[in-house]
Amino acid sequence: MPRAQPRVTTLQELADLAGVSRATASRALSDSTLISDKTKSKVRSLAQKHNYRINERARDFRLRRSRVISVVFMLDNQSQQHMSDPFFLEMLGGIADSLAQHDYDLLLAHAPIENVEHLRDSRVFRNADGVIFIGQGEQHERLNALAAQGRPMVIWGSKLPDKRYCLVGGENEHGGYLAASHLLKLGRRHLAFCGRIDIPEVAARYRGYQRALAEFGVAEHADRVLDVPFDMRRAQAAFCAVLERRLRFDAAVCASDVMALSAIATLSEAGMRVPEDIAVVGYDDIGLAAYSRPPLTSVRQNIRWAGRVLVESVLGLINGEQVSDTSLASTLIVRRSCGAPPAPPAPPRATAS
Amino acid sequence: MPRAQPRVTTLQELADLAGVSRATASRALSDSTLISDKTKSKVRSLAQKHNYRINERARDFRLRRSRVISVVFMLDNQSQQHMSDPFFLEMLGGIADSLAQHDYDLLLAHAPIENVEHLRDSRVFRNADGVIFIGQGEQHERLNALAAQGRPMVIWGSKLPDKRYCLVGGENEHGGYLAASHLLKLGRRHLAFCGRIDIPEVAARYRGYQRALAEFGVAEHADRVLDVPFDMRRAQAAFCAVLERRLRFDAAVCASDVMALSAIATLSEAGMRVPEDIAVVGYDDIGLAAYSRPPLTSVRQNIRWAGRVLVESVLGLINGEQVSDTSLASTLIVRRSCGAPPAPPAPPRATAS
DNA sequence: GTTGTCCTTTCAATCGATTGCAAACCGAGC
DNA sequence: GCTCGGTTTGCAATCGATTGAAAGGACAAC
Repeated sequence: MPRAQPRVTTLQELADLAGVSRATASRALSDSTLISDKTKSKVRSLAQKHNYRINERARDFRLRRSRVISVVFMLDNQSQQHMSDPFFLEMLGGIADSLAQHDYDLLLAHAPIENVEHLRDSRVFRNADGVIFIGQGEQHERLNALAAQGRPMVIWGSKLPDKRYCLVGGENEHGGYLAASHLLKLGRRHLAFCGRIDIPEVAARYRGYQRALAEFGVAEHADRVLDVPFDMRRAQAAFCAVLERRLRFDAAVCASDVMALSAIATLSEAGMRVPEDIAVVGYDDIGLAAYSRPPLTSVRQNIRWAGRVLVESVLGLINGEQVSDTSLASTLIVRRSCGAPPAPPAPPRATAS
Repeated sequence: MPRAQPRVTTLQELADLAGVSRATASRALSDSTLISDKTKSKVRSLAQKHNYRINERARDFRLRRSRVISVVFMLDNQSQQHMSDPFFLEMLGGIADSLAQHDYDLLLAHAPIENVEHLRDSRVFRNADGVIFIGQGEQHERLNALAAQGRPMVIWGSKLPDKRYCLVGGENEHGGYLAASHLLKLGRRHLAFCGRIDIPEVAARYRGYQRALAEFGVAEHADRVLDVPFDMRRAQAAFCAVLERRLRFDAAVCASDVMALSAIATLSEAGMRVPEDIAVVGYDDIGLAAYSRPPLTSVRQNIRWAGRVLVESVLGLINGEQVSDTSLASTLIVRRSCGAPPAPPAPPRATAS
């Protein structure tokens, strides 16, 4: 390796070295047709030799862009719970990878949010070219208002009437249907649904759940819809409360795997057997689902791919393209927690892509 | 609410409105002593009234800083596994919160890294005022080299000889000791240690484990040190291999909870009872540890506080302060997975502070 | 009226790039 | 030698702020 040169840091220095103006150097590096090949190669080889790296922040400042995308996690405003669901990590990983491929930076915004409209003038928007929201929470209208301002933004969530923002989401209705009909096929007839119906994604899953019940001619009990939050700790409290009510059911569809694992733990602790007495199905198929005892049956969404789609959608918006919504397939991963036959202790499948 | 004014966006516009120069407006907003109170209040009230927000990117460009801290997750170069351990999320949350409090942005760097020295000229360093590394991996020397360049950076990991970078870490030796001595106190005598000793943090835990064995006068079996990676999938493969070797042991200390859960699943699948036949202790006390069946005994590190310390350390370095290393307490959280008496189904404790 | 002092404000350079427009160059044709 | 046309390069403004140095203004003392 040649001795490191004293490192040229500004375009002006590089231009001086090449004996041209700053403007010419700039154009040479960006491959402008205005510049002759001879000059281009001279400037470029000097840049290489002296290890010149453009100051991206200066360029982005001049071009009034940032090459940054904010990722906002909507927090439950009651629990102020920090994202503790492995689902988020998976999602974040997918987004981070895709952004890196497109040479964008990822700014993580992770403040408790009661009102997303406050974000309008915050760093989240000002320091980024676009924003990805993970989850709609209960802020549908406010998201609409933000989108109406023309900010490039994409939301991970579920389709709602009047939606005016760009959406990427799973097939929640179908997922709920898959979960419930699987339990019904196994002969369960007294199902419970666990999740907070106020959240659009959960509501869609619940609709699928209802559809399955109807198809099997099973009556729905209103008291078997359990209002369980995503937050692990409060989920357990909710399940304890259910146990106290001595509610009878033989199967549960949960809105997330963390919730399902929490349910299994609480039910077992109370002396019930899973899946014999109560079968449980989760949602998301987080890595640990396969390693719970019994292994958790779950509805898988391809989160890494979701991350990619979110990124490509928001970049599309930034480029002024017309971007349509995307819906990602959901599939049921059957394990023993719902009474299905035991599976060999194989590693969980690789996520497709 | 008063009708929104047509929003003043630049300092020049604000200055014109106030009938002063740009320089005066700038100083008024930054509370310079050079400006009279009368002028200050005039400029400020106009700024308020017209909803002027400083362009942070322009200011940061001028001041040659970014108010951004990069957070780099060291990935295992074999598995290229994306961070899938909930431990990372917890850490990230802690760091994100602290950075937000200090008005810094968090840039997530999450590329597969074989050689951290490549980062030197990458966006990770160029677009940030400082860098936090999560984990040393096996890159001790390269981290030394980076730190030698004078970049503000802090590493989460374990102390090594020749260390020339700023370090924040848990009491790994003590944690390993706690885990092993707890099992020994319960009467177990045939312990196994699961983890990759090449990783400094794991090595420290192993030293504590050895110390406990020695204190109890229990001989160590070299073949009971199992080289298990952090990655869930490969961990399971490793445990399957161990089972094939028909290795005899009655307790296991695992280097992470994910690893422990994976071990429990694999062992149960093979017909062993946990904790009766084999007791297991994990590390990190991730949220799900309390909800596994049986609930997992684990060594807790206060990750959120670790995040805060990491942030304050790197900001200290940025401000040119002398920053010393920090070591964070580890405590054992006893649950039933190691044969301890059953605990009531209470929610897991809140993290302190 | 002039000068000196102190307090306040403005001027203008600067951070490191991009880009519209004008200028310089170069060879060809007359 | 002069002009024309096309290619290549340079000038200078610009993005939106900060800041050292100079200027301006008010007031008192001489």
